[in-house]
Amino acid sequence: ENAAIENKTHPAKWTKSNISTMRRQLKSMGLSYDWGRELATCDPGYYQFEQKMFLDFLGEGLAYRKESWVNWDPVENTVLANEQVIDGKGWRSGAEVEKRQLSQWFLKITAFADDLLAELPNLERWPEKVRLMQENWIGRSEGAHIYFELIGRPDRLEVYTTRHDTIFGATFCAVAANHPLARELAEENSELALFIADCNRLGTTEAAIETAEKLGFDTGVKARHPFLEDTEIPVFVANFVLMEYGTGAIFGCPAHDQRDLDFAGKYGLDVIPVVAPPEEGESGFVITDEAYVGEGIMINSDFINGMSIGDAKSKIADRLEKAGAGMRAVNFRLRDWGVSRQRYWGCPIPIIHCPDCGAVPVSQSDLPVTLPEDADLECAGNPLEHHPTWKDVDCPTCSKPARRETDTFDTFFESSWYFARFCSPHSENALDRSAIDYWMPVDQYIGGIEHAVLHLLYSRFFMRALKQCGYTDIKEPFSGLLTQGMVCHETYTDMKTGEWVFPQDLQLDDDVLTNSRTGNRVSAGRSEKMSKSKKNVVDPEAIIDAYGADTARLFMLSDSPPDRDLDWADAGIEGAWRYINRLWRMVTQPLVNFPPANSPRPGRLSPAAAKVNQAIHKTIAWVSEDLDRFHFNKAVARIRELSNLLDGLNAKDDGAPWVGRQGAETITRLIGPMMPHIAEELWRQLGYETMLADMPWPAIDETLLEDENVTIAVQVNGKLRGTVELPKDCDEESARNAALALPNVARTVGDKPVRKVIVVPDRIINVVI
RNA sequence: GCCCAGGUGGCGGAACUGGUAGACGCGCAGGCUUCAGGUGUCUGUGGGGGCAACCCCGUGGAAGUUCGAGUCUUCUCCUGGGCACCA
Repeated sequence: ENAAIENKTHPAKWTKSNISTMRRQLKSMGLSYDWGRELATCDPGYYQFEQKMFLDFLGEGLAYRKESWVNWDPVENTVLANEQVIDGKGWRSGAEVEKRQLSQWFLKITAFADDLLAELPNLERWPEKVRLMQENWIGRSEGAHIYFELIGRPDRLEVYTTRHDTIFGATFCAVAANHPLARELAEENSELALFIADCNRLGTTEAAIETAEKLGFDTGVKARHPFLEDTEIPVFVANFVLMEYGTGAIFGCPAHDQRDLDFAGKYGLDVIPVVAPPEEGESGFVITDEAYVGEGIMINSDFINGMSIGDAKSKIADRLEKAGAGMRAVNFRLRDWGVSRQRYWGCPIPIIHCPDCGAVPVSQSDLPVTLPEDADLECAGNPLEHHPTWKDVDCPTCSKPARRETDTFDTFFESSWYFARFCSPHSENALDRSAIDYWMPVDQYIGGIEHAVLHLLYSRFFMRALKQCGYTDIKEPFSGLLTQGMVCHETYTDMKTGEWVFPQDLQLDDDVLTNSRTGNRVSAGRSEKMSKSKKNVVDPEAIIDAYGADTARLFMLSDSPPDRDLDWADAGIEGAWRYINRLWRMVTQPLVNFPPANSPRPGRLSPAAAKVNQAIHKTIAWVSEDLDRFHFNKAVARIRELSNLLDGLNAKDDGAPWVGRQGAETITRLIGPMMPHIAEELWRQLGYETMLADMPWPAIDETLLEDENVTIAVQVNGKLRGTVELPKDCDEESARNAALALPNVARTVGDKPVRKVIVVPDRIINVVI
């Protein structure tokens, strides 16, 4: 939407033209997509199903409405995304951003928190790091709710903690700035109201909150310690307590939490150690400026003194539950997913707000609710809200004048099920059961690591929600996941104007880089993720025009493993180009004259030819394994090694022509998936009429994979002193003798006594002196 | 601030479960081919020393475990991704 405005066009037009460009580029790379299944999520034919899904979620209690905070730009009168808030100011207006509460729609991802966590270990073909990130994001913790009586007030303060064992070290309580207690007290305390307003000026991001200076405000209210009748502790409002986590209130134990300790130092609160390190004994343990967070035994803690932390936790929980002063509780860091966006370019939320009936779902017969094409995108605020007629409708229940919901869905909504729609892209239903059963889950999903949590977790939630609504029986969308890196390129700056320069506009004369448009000198900067804003992009079509799709494909596959960032450098392209030319010569002008296609293996192969033949089969084995593991760069390296070896074939050797043909055919077949166009051409040149793509993967002669001899490294005190060639599975005694007989080993050992010799069969021999 | 990765020659990267660090490619240097340039081809290429055989040092830094550490452990520095409205 923002890009369309910037380019003075309609988002629909902008989107469609981008899709066309990308489709053309993908096709020119020769990527084998099934274009018959193409879909666009901005098409009403796609998003109509989302409106139905949302209403189904609503019926299942998986969607609900609540107040939540947004960044508000008071000058532009719009909600700002987090990335549009720069140093607390609106990115365009520069105005100080405020926080506002809006009533918004939420999807209940927390209903599946346990299951989303429990299924992670079963996602065996997901990277461990992604599963870890999701586990931490869901953040399940076991703790307790503790109810603190408030002195002179009828209500009590409910706190969530995972460290109830440290309750005797509690010296303060703190509530979030938007905790009901804080708000109530602020009504009669203008200073507190100011403090709360200050807290609300902090951004909505966790990073902003966590890095801000920790501040508190003493409300004057006291809480009674649940086990110590005479102990009253102060209640603060603090900017680091999150309303969204737990109960929005904590108790602070400065001795055993660093943040609490810093807070206590700042506000002159007591520090009572209640866990002593095992070696410290029961007395004399003091906390200075570092909180003790390790294991230990309880001290200063009444009836739990001497216990371990674990025992203390369960004892405290028992006593709390018995006294009605608290209970065991499981808490999640995961929060429900807010899907309302105050933007035009998205799927309209199918709800009608009636002054009498409240939020009423749009009737099934009135779906889909489509976007008006004539909204004014440059107006201040939400374009749908400002549209003259679109929002005016009658209430489906009472028929009185009512107003459409003018928010649209977060576009993560679209990306949470598109993969399932690919199974039956033309079906009249959102998901065709038989197609889903056949195709889903996705065997191999690919996406950037930046999606590790949000998109991938939303999709996992969405499938579960759809399952609950009867759409499918599948709850995990992706059985295999590969997280790919980003494509990077050097950046260039015009040294006079300071502007970014496109690589295509560079000119290089005598090692001096200039901008061919301005003639100014250009400085080259570090390689960064390709982005239009920094202009460090290369046009794939220009590469394809100059070198062909196969060269571009080979380069991308061979330079970096797919899960790492790829640094795009023109020099690498040249290397790939040279290899393609070399392959072509290898087949069309072979060094040894190939026998005709399908010639039988000659009866005798010279030792040299036999060795190459063995290498062919080893290469097939390695490449097969590398491809299975997505180690494309290694697969390319293996194939190149085989090419180098084939160049060494001597035409006079027995069987060399036959082996040469085997090698050329094998390379052609192995490289086929990477460079399909030239591989087909080479296949034809090799004398075959059928398509290579229809050939089975080359077979391996297993008997050729094993070597008779192995080269074993010989070390003296862990330092390499030579190698010995030994028969495979050679006995330790002969290996030891062979090693000690090496002149270099004998010299290094000299007349020192050999203390021991470590022999790892077929691997290494280490002589220890 | 928190969570997750990564750090290996001039560069991209290899090194499966601890066992010959630097495969393969780029770049660079020199030779051959050519009228010349390019292409092609051969040789060399982690740093230092030595005529050589060889020796010393080397995987961000520090310490540790081990016969042996790029790989394991602890601490630390730097870079990247995410932190719920960029998607």
